[in-house]
Amino acid sequence: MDKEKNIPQDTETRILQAAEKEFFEKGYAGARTTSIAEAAGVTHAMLHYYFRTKDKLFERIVLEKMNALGDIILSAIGDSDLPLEERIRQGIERHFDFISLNRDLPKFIVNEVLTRPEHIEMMRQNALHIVNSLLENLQHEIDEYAARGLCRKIDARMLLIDVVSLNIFPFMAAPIVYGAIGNTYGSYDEFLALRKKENIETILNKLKIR
Amino acid sequence: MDKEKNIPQDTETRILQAAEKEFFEKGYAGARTTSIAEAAGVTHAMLHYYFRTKDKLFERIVLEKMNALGDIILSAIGDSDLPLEERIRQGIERHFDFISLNRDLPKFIVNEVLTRPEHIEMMRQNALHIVNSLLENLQHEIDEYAARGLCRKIDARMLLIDVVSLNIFPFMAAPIVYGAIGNTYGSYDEFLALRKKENIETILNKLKIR
DNA sequence: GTTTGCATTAACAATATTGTTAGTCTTGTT
DNA sequence: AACAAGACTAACAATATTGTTAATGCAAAC
Repeated sequence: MDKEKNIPQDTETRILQAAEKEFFEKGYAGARTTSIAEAAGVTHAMLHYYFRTKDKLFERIVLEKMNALGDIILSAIGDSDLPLEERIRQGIERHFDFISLNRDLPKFIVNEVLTRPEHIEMMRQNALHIVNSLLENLQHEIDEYAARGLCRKIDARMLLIDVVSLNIFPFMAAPIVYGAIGNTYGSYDEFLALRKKENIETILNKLKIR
Repeated sequence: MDKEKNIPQDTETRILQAAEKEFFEKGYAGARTTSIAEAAGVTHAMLHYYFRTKDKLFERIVLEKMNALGDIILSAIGDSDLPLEERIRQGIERHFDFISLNRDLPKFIVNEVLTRPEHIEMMRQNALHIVNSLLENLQHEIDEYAARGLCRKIDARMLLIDVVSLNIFPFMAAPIVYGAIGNTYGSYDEFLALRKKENIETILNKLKIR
């Protein structure tokens, strides 16, 4: 039988899982390698045995998360054979759902990645061309629709910033957004469902011709 | 004559200024009391002489920033004798400008305040009733306009979340937002000016009847 | 069974970091 | 000038934190 519910991995994996939790919760500076080792159920010497330094362990976590980030960008591009409105709706939804499943990731990126020049550069090289091709493609499609009088001629880059802002910020500021406003809508999950709809509407509204 | 350009305050003030900078840049965990003292140009014993502990110094900064936060909420309420659209436009603009002048504040709030239950509670007691009266008032006005067929009947609470999200997030993620997208608009300031316009339009669009 | 290589441990080391303390300096008051 | 009070300093103390090392266990290969 399984020794425990869900944590019977090898030592390295257990350290990585504990490290991710600690780094996400407390940031690099606040994280303690001893706490990570304790949470992983190993002596703290083991942590150094496997990862040498706190810094290298941290880099490992950052790398993992960068890849996750690549996935979401790709998935949010959406099926390009759908009608524009449907495609955008799907992209927003996928992005929202991804954030919803990785609620601490944005904060981690903003605090621990965007404050380190090397990491910003890494992100740029990893993600920029994907974003650019998404934007180019999307802008082209918007322009076509606009030419046929089916939507307003809006700026895809601004649209992307809108989507990311609307989807991410409420999660980053969840304690105060939900605590001060969201709770009047019922449970947190109910609020999130409404919020997702709202964001989709807000964006699609920008496309529609008045 | 002045001894230096702009930093000839008394010791306490210099420590506070250096502390704000350090806490904003590195967070509580990453901040070093010795660095703060050094930046303030005093021995680190002075820091303890004036503020006893790192924690008390930090609380002092948090308190200051809470008050600043109260101001922005109040100013963003806007003049209630303006037409609805004008009032909302003004509110968004004031909020955007405030964030623009306090670019590190949102990150500080999200990371250092919203992660501490006592501080969340403090914020709630400080700001919640102001937000609620703003929301009540705004919703009432929207409903009146909607009844006269002048705008859509939208939810003021959702609108508020939209505004805050759109205005704040690009500043929090500035290194990547501007680095990957914004720079195609020219200087950072030019990008910000466009972004402000864009946010106002996005929000007002939700009000307009199609 | 011995050897070999890796995983693991306990103890130690080095340094960083916060905080204290006893005494000195300065300034204004009598 | 003597005094008093607060500002300030240098040195010290205590602890936390990261990282190392030498010894041990253990399982597979020979």
